[in-house]
Amino acid sequence: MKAATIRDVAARAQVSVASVSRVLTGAGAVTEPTRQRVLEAVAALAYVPHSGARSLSTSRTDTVGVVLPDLFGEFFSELIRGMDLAARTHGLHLIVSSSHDDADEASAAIRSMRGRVDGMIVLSPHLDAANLAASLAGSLPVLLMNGGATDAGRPSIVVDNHGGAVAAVEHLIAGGARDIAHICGPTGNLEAEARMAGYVQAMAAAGLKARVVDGDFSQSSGHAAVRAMLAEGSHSDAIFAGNDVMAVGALLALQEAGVRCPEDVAVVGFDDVPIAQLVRPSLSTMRINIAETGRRALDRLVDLIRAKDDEALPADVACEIVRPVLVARDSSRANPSINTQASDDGRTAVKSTISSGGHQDV
Amino acid sequence: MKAATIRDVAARAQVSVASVSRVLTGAGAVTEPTRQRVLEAVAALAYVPHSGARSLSTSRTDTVGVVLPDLFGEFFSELIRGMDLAARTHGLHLIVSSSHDDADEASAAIRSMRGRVDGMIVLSPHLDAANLAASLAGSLPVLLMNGGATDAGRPSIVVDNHGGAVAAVEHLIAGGARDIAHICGPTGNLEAEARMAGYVQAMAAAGLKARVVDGDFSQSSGHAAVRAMLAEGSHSDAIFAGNDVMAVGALLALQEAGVRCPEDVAVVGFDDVPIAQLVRPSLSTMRINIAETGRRALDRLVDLIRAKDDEALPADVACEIVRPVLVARDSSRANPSINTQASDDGRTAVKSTISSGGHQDV
DNA sequence: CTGTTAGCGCGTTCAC
DNA sequence: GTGAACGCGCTAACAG
Repeated sequence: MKAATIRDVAARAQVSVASVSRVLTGAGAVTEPTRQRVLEAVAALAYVPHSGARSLSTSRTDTVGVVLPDLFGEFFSELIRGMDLAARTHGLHLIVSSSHDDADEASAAIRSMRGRVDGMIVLSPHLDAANLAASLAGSLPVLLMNGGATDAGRPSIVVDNHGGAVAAVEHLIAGGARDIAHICGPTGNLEAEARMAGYVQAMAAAGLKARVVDGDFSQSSGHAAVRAMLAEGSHSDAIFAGNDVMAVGALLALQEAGVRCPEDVAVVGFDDVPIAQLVRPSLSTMRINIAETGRRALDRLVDLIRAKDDEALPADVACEIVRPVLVARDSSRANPSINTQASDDGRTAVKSTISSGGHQDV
Repeated sequence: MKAATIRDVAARAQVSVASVSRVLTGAGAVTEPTRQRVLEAVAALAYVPHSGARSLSTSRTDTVGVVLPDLFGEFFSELIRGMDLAARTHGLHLIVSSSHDDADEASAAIRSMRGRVDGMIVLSPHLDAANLAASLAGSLPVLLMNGGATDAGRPSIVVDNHGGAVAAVEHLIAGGARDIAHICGPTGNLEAEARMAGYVQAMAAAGLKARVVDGDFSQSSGHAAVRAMLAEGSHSDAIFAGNDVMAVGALLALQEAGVRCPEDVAVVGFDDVPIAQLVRPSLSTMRINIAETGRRALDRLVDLIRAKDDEALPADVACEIVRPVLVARDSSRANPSINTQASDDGRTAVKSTISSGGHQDV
């Protein structure tokens, strides 16, 4: 028993396929009686339009693709959540494609999307926009979020990683820290490199000596980095981690070693993933409103798709910059309450900081 | 400048479209010279097959759909991660559709997938399988993960929520707890109801009085539930939360109130989301290997699709049951180390517990 | 207002 | 081995 097609419906309703199409799409006038007969037949046959076929003739798929390097951790899931929310309001489907570590895989993924999506959002922290453009199929609208340099002339959204890193370091310095170590992200990752560069610059500007420990954005690497530092007899009084996940790993390693945070070592992360406010001490970080950024990315993509359709409206090729906002929590607080368990002094301060960012804590 | 079609390639290579197709799909023999000419033309025109059109003639989309109620929190993102991993190994695309709170929305989402996917995985904790089946388009292979009763005759994977809840309560009782409260999930959610039922039954079996506090699976609801309990002068010595997210909220509320965990109140959650081992005290919970479950779901769906194609192989309509495993961490440990910060006594015990579950901690 | 017909881009029989 | 023709399911012109 195969699924009914539009012809089956037409036959049963004693009308032409065109009329069925008109009733279903809403376009074109149809007389009430025929309309009723069509709807009746549709119900009787449990007919559902074949969106694939429809796409072929309208050349619109009502689907957008999202290619991203990974799906692990809260960052990407939050991003996708924001995109999904926006997609729903536009009546679009979302097709995700992840785990593309290298350029070739990403290219293949992008190519395989042709004829399947109306546009795509590409996150590829390993590639620069130029390389990526080469592998793009046809003139499909694409919004880049590759964290590279502000690549002029190509629609994109990038996070100000450099500026965020500088702000994080300055915050630690303001809190009294002098020997600030940085746990960096994976080599080759543009976001990680920009954050490290910001750290190095801010340290130099303050006349402090930079110290970078390797990491790869994973929690275990943050944990390992701190253990290595401690084993070497580190005297650091602060740590700026390349992302929150590593910062959490660092926090745990400090706890295990009996090092107090923030009294002995202050810690600041990057991203403000949901966990950040749940760990103890709560994690100070550079907030990126992740879900909101995802929503914004999808909205812009929709505009690009419209621009392509209408020809009239110009495509918005701007490189939008998301500026992270410092969220000072307990892990970098100068005078944390003695007993964080029983007090919510910290929380009050956190709330004010956060509400300024238009977000609600806990 | 429009994208090239198979005809453009054929023209440039001086061959028929059929030959181009043969070269690209690999099916059918082609002489080497023509083969070269085709590949050359493909490269010259940067031709990429239109997967939408291909789908229409092969009636395979190489895409599977996942409809789920929400995308918030770590549970669903972990699940999707597992599915995405499996999808990649099968060369399939994943199209996600979320935020379907009620039956109608879910049905619409399911319907809109016809002609777009080869099969789908449906998570709909608000619907029973029977209702859902009604809204299914044609005979599309569907794997259910709706948490309902083991609905015979329909391929599905369900978590043994009832059994898990019983095990959680028994664990708390074994630890000395007698007045165990339960923070339940949203009404109408089948998973939540099964967990509550398990709790009630286990309490009754032990001759203890059950006490249920409302929650909705959100962290804030867990937080609010504990605050309410405390305000009423609760004497509970343990809390079994309907999921980890609420358990974390509960943990924070206890801390804020100066109530020690697990000394004064032990807490056990459900799911074992990644955060569970990051909070302090680390959260005891009923582990579901989420990503693995997602992978398994996709693998089974692939089998169903194959079975539909081959006619020969029978469809596996079994209702697979995932049994949660108790992971005892600090939040329910009878004799936690006095200073969790400086010691890793706890971690040792945790590790052993977890490794028995075939997983690695931290 | 309605029915007929021509594509959308591709895979795939069939004859050659 | 190769090419011409048909069909996948639907929308959109075009006649009637």
